[in-house]
Amino acid sequence: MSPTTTVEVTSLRERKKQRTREALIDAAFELFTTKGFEATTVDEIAEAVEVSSRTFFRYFGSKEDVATSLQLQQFLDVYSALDARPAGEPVVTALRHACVQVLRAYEEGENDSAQFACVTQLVQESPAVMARSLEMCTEQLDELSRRVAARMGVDPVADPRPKLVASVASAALQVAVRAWRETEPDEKVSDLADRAFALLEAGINYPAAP
Amino acid sequence: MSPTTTVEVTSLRERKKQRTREALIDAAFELFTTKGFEATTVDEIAEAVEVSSRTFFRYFGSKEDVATSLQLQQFLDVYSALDARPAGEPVVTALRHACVQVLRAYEEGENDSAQFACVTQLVQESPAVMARSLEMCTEQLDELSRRVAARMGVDPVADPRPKLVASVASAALQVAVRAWRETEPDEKVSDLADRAFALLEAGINYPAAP
DNA sequence: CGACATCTGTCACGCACTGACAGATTCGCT
DNA sequence: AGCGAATCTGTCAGTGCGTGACAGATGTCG
Repeated sequence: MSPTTTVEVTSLRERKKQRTREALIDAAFELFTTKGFEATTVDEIAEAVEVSSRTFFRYFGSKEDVATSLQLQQFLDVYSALDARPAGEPVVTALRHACVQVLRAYEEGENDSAQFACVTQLVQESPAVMARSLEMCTEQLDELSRRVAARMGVDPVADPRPKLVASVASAALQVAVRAWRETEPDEKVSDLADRAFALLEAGINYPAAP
Repeated sequence: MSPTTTVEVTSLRERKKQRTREALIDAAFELFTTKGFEATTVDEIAEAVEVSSRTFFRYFGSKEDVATSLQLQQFLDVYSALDARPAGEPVVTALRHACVQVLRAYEEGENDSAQFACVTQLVQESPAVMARSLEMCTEQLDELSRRVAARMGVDPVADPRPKLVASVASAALQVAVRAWRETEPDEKVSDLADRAFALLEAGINYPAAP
């Protein structure tokens, strides 16, 4: 799952930082699920890990950032999955398989699937988390469009098509997630995403009603 | 521009409220452009209109809401423009013309075009405004997808295609705006939006580089 | 004019977030 | 091991956003 051959030579300091970071995330999600996002204060999260609230803000820029940290990781996973797709695949098709693949991995519980399920709950519950999540997605669109441009073999700034593809793919994913938690809670997100991308591939300029 | 035949019988109280609301918006944009969004406090905006800051929050839910109030109005304008499109037009084509039409109207300065130009500046400058703007767009997607569904003559909740179309169209618009303020400041947003929608109509599953 | 609804200012408060400083911890080097 | 340098952390003080509660001002209607 992490084929990047980063040397594991983490110093003591690095390991400590990583542990407190994970502890903060765990404590935060624990509190968010029990009391809700708004009702949870940063002080409470910090106390649960026995650090000062000042330290919390040295790890996360805001309370919302804890909630969206997992989503950010998913974006990074999609980048890896996209690189692994065969080079000849059309862009939307490659994006489709990369996204579905990552979502299935999370659904299988290879990573903490409890928090994975919790995130959509948080986005739905709290407008602040929703806003931060959307902002983060927009930030990642630059990177994603660069990779799409590389696949197409075009200039990522001059040609608007990679940006359009990245943005549209992200939109399709958001639709899938929203549909999942609103109208189709029984379906898996990966299946809904797969269908959404299939519609994209087929073209979306539907005729008006007769 | 406002063909809705609402009777102009506004009471004194209504008119006063409308005036303070507009005064707050004007003062806010004035301060935002001179000092920047972050550096402007709600107290300053309120003082400029000679009301208490408490009153400010009775008109706007947050400081960001003032900045995005104009964008919200643009969404409403698009709804009207969409209703005016011929019924037989395919959905993306209808959306394309509706959006371009509204954008051109703002560029022509039929409404306050100074604030119109300022908004994209604010979104770019302040992450908080960006986040709120994206959130507002997502809120409006429900309404937009309902109208797309009506055009297609399908059920807006059971059929995922209207939601997909609305979301994708919104994404295309965002790409156009981003490209405008980043790489093509000489082009008009309406033209860039027109081109983005043209790409959508043509399909976007581009082949990989040979 | 008087009863009523609505709007507004003042006060008090909680919480998110930040800069500055000092003490503790770790690192790199001898 | 020991020492100086770099980094991390807690404490403190402060700013600004946003909200409930209450009282007074203002508009509304008979």
